[in-house]
Amino acid sequence: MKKAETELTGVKEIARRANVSIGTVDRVIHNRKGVSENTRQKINSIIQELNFQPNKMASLLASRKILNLAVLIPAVSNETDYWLYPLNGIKQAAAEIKQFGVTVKYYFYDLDSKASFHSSAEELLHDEPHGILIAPSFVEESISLAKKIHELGLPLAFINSDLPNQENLTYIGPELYQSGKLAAQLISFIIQPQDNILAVNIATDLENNHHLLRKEQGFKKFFEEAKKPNQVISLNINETKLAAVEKSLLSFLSADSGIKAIFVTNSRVNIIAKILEKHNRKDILLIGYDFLKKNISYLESGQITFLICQRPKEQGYLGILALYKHLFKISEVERSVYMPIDIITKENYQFYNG
Amino acid sequence: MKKAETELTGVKEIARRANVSIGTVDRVIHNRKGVSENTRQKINSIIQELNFQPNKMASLLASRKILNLAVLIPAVSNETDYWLYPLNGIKQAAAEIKQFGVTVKYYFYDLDSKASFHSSAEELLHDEPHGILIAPSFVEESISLAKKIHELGLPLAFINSDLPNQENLTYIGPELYQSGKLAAQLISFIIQPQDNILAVNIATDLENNHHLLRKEQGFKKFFEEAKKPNQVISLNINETKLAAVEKSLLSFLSADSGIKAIFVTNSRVNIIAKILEKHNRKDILLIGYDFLKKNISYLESGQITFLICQRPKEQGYLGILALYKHLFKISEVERSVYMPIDIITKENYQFYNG
DNA sequence: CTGAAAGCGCTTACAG
DNA sequence: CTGAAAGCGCTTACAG
Repeated sequence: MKKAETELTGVKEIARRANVSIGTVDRVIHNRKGVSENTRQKINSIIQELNFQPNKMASLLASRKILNLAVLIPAVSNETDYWLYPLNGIKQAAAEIKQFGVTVKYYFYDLDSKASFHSSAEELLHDEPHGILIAPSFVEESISLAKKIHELGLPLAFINSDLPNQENLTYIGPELYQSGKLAAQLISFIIQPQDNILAVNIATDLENNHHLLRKEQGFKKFFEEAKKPNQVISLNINETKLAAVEKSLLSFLSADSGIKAIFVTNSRVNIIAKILEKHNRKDILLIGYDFLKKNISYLESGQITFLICQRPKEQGYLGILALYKHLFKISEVERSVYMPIDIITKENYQFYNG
Repeated sequence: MKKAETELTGVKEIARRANVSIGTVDRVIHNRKGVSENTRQKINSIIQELNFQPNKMASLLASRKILNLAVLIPAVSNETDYWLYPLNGIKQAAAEIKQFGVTVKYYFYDLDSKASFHSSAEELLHDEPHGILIAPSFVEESISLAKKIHELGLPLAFINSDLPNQENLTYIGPELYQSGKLAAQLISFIIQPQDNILAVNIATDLENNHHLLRKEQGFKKFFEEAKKPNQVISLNINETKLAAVEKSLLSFLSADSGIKAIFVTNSRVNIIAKILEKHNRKDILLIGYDFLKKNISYLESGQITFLICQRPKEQGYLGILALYKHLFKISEVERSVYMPIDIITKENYQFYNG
């Protein structure tokens, strides 16, 4: 590596040309007041002429800014390791921007407890971060939090699921409707015209899980548009215990149900897989969501054929970077970033990394 | 953003504790000689104790290092816009590390001309870059270049295709064999036991395209392992003009060929799509590679069902970052990074970004 | 083998 | 409204 040539650039050169001190140049660069319109214009035109870009490193070093980001996401639980992936993406981003004086603090909540969301949110606000990343699983509580954050004038990034009409900086996550259509397309490749299909929502609190319904809508839309003769039957199961799910599912497993494919609208597809395995129903095509260890093992055994996955790791990574870019004014941030919809099978999961 | 607390850290604090000057501390940090074993040990133990991490920004700023990277890849041509994606990934990485004094210079070559590869390579070497990224399309020529680069002691990253037994820093690209297996799996979901399958290699110079054969091997292996009854017929077409390809293909389009699926081992799948469209053969399942505009339009029309794609943009992005991380000693670089194998259909291509 | 000083390209008080 | 000086946390010659 060679040395940079000592070019005549930077604040010094601007100051020299404008016949002012570098302090005044700095004031103009940052639009600080206390500069006469005259010298401001002179300096600005020199900046234009030189196509001057301030050296970010020098600027950061001199200003010694410290930026604290806060992350509010579900804890990795026994039931699901899904949140491990966004967390890993967040950690990767945090490691990369640590050198710029950015810290990231984590606040976890329990997906079964609105109270835990609330108390973590309180703690977060108390710590007065400069930017906030949230996975807004509980709609009401998240809207209330988003409003407080907006009042404080802080940038807010949503990942994984979006909230309508909020003043957030950005949303990074899936477009649900289209992923449902994709699931339908995959099933339609494989099943026969006379086969029936079951679309299953498994959630204790479907109210707070209307994103599942969006997927189901897309799913049904595909069959409608493609004018497929198959019948799509919906089933809502508001319990997540295996025995309860099995009980709900049982009548659809009889021979005369004609069900030859099951679409599970979330990552709980492994519960259905377990039940099908128990009943030795390898003939039913099973498709669901998310790159969880449990789901992968059923992909390997063939009980699950497709998993749809929307890069949870990348969501976390991009969410943090969006806050960083916004706060350091590095670049504009897009209002919505929709993740690619990945299809995972037995033959490509080895190379997927969340 | 608040100011960092004035902590007692950094070279100054180390110097103070060790009772030496910061110059000596710097010598120890960078393993420069000219320090007595005694003080070296003392300083090192203080570094350990303080868990000292040098401030990268200050270090970069003070040393004024300039790093020039060189990129040797195929030019975007009329025939294929594939190389636009790696180029975009490279540009994105270049933009991100520009602030650290890294420049990236591009040398393009024509995929139909070994001479153009040679002359671009000469030009590249003449410019004496500090690190080099290559898409080694021509095997012999690339090996020769890789050897020269190794003699110069410069780090070399390969993207898109690998060369065996070279002293390169890293390879970032697809694992070909497995993508062939995935293609076979997708086909096997859809076709019937009595159907035949055609595996087509289209390349003027198959010698230099043995990566196509790796995909074909994986493809055949799947049917073998899965004990599928389908017959897989291989066809090598060493011309790329439509008329020539059509002529080669024609006998396989007859009704008694029983061909119900065609696997094209590279991005030229759009040529086959055009021919099938002309002969009105919507009944033949077509699958091939790469997110090209031409291919996408056949995905839309339904003439192509699946495209397999291995994140060309990310390959370029990661390739540049690998060189940067290596040269700035930011982190270790993995010898081989295999891309996820993405499946693109009519229902998810909208959200794919290369 | 070691130290003292100058400097990287900015920002930040402080003084006028 | 403007300037001069000190400093961010390092690296780089130079002197001894």
